[in-house]
Formats: sequence, structure tokens, C-alpha cells
Amino acid sequence: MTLTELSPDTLPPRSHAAKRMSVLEAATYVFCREGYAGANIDMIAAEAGVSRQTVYNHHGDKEKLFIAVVRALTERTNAGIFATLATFPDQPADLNSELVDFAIRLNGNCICSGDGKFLRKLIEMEGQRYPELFTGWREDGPSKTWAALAARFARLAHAGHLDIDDPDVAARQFLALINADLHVSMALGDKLGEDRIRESATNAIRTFMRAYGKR
Amino acid sequence: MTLTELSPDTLPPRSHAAKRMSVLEAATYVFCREGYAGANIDMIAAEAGVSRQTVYNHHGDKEKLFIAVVRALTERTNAGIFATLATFPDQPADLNSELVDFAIRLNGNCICSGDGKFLRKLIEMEGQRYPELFTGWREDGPSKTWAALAARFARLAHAGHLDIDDPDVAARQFLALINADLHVSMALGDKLGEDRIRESATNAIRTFMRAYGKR
DNA sequence: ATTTTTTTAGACAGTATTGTCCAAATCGTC
DNA sequence: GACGATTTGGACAATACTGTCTAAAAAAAT
Repeated sequence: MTLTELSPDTLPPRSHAAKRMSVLEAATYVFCREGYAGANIDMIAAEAGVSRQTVYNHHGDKEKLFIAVVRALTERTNAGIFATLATFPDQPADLNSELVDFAIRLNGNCICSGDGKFLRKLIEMEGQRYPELFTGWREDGPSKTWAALAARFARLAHAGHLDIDDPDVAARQFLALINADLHVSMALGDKLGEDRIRESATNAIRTFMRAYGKR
Repeated sequence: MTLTELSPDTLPPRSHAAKRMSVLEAATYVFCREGYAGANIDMIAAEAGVSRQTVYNHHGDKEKLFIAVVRALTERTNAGIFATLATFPDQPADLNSELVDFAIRLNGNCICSGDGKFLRKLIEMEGQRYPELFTGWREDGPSKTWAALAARFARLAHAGHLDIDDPDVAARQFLALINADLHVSMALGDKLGEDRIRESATNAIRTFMRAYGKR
């Protein structure tokens, strides 16, 4: 008791925290597959290998569990995006190929990853019904991503590597081009190979550089 | 008798066929808002201004109703897309501004329209659970749209208006650029004004022409 | 070894939904 | 107005899910 009293956050009972995680993971999977209304607690408990009561013990009720799922997913996804954003080629030797690699990282780690797909699907499914649930994503997600990416492009332009008039537009179009091919495939759950992603990124950067490259 | 013939618009056309339509419309709206699992027949009946029994009389059961909704939505959306595709500027006087107008039409009539949003949301929500439901869309939808648009661009390129190496890639990138800004806004149900759409289209075409315009 | 916490399985009430059935009301048509 | 088809509201059984409760089992801490 003293141990848990002293550090209730860092050292809770192992299986306790492990089960909590297990439930959260299972809930993420089931909510994303079935939607909020279609998911039920028994599915989640079974998926987590846990009794139904344990789900309630840990997360209160269905809505609280859903909120926890969205929060965790949002945080993980944002963290992943900014980690990848940090690998942007700020001092490029070969801008073209470095942008291709960056695009591949962004697609692989963030857009096509499990978390990314799940979060997007949840937003699409439940975004209108629970708008306040996704305000966090709305504020910390796309707008900050765009701003950060725009700042990088602005710096590249200032350094003479690119010819950009509006970095915000360029950033959004960069992301749009990167996803041009993958967008529809993912909507139907197609599995995308490495080569597909690389080809798509190459096409995107070719067009992006034709539009914004130094001439 | 004569009354319904004289004023079919002012008085609600509550015929057999009209109720069938009314139910289908209401079902479309409710299924898209709530998802398949979240929707229930009473909601749909109320939305249609009809008794629950009438819903069952016309469409059998919930699943058949859902299938009818998806089928109708797919057909309407495809028809709308190809109708808009027919307004592509084949002999452009001012290619730039005509492409902007075309992009606005495509966005307004197809992508941002009620049908377009509904169909996309249903595909995202239920596409994995009922894959066979959307094979029709899969075959007649994006791939044919892409092919048709690619053919138009190829002709423009052949006529010397554009400098395109791969028309298929150009077509997909055109669509991606057109939706660059609107994509996220729509995911959260934002209402988009005419000016937003026009500005977005202008940005898209500027970049597209910088990449593919004759130099 | 003992005590405390956590988990489990199952029962349970309350509620919601689906799909059916039916008699009365309504509508379209003659 | 009369007749047949359609619609309506409500009752109904069957099923499913939520969230609570319990006592027993398991696990963890002391």
C-alpha cells in the first residue's frame, strides 16, 4: 500500500495497468470497426480477454471508454506526426529525393498507419455527433500540422530552394498530392505495398517540384 | 383525382410511390448521420413522416432498406459526376479560368453535395463490414471517373494546351489538389461558403497549371 | 500465511430495437 | 357514395445491450 501510495502513477499494479491498456486497445479496435453504436461492451471485453465487469471497473461506462479511446488515439497520432515532421529536410543536398523520402515517412508512419486510419475513421463516423470530442484533434491536429509544415517550406523558399508565394497553400497541397493515389484505396481497406507508396510519393513530388521548384 | 393533378407541388404528393421515395430519402439521411447500427426504423419513419409499418411494407427489413439506400446513392452520385465531367473545357479559350469553373462545378455538384458526402461517409463507415455492397461503386466510381478525366486531359495535352506525360497521374492529382483545402473541413461537417470553394479551386488550378501548363 | 485488492462469471432489471400482426382510419378510384 | 388498396397506431414477442450487483476465485501486497 505504501508503494502504490507513494507513486500511484508510475508504479500501479502491473496487471492492473496492463489490463487497462488491453481494454483500451481492444476498445480502439472494436469502436473503429463497428462504430460507437455498433460496438458493445461484450465484444470489447472478449477482444481484450477480460470480463465485462473489468471494463466497467476501469473506464466507468461506454461513453467514457470511447472518450478515452479518442484521446489516446489523438495523442499518439499527433506525436507521430510531429516526430516525422522533425525529419523534414531543412538543409537538403538533393531536395527532390529527400522530399520523396519524407513523403514516404509521412505516409507510412502517420497517414497509412493503424492509428492514423483509425482516428480518421472515427472522426468521419462520429465527428458530427460528438463534435466536442474532436475539438482537441481539430486544434492540435491538422491546423498545427499545416502550420509546422508551412514554416518548413517557407524556410526552404527563403533559402532559395523553392519558389513559393503562399507557404500555407503549398503545405496543404503537398499533403494533398502525397495522398492523391492512396486516398481511395484506403477507404476500402486495401493493403498498400511499399512500392505503391514509393511510386505515389515520386509522382507527388515530381508535380510539386514542377509547380514550386526553382526555375 | 383532379386535385392531385392540379397542384402536385403545393400539396404534399402522398402517393404510394411518393412515400416510397420519402422513406428512401429519410433512410439515406438517418443512415448517414447515425451509421447502420445507430439508425433505427422509428427514426426513419418519423423523419419520413410515415408509420413504421409503412417502412416495412415498402422495403422489407432494415438491411434491404440499407442496400436500397446505397444503391440509389451510388447511382445518383455517379450520374452527377459524369454529368459534370461532360462540362469539361474541351476547347478552352481561357484554360485557366475554365478549369477553375470546372473545379468549382465538380466540387459543388459532386464532392461537397449532400449525396457525395453521404456516399463517402457510408463507404468509410460500412465499407469494410459490407464490402460487396460497394463493389458497384468501386467499379463504376473512382476508376471510371479517373479514366474519363484522364482522357480529357490527354486530349488537351495532345491539342497543345497542356504538357502532361502521364494523364492518369495528372487526373488524380487534379482531383487531389481540388480537394486539398476542403478535405478536412468536411470531415468535421463545416459548412463551406461559395467563396471558400472558389478560393480553393483557384489555388488548386494555379498549382496544377504551374506543374502542367505549357511553358 | 494472511490480508487486501482485483478479477471473474453470472444473474438481474431496465431499456431499446426489430419485425409481425391486426383492426380502424384513410386514400385513390370508380 | 362505394369499393379496394394503403396506411396507421398500437400491441406484441423475441432479442440484445447497458450498467449494477453479488459471491467466489485469483492475484498482489503485507
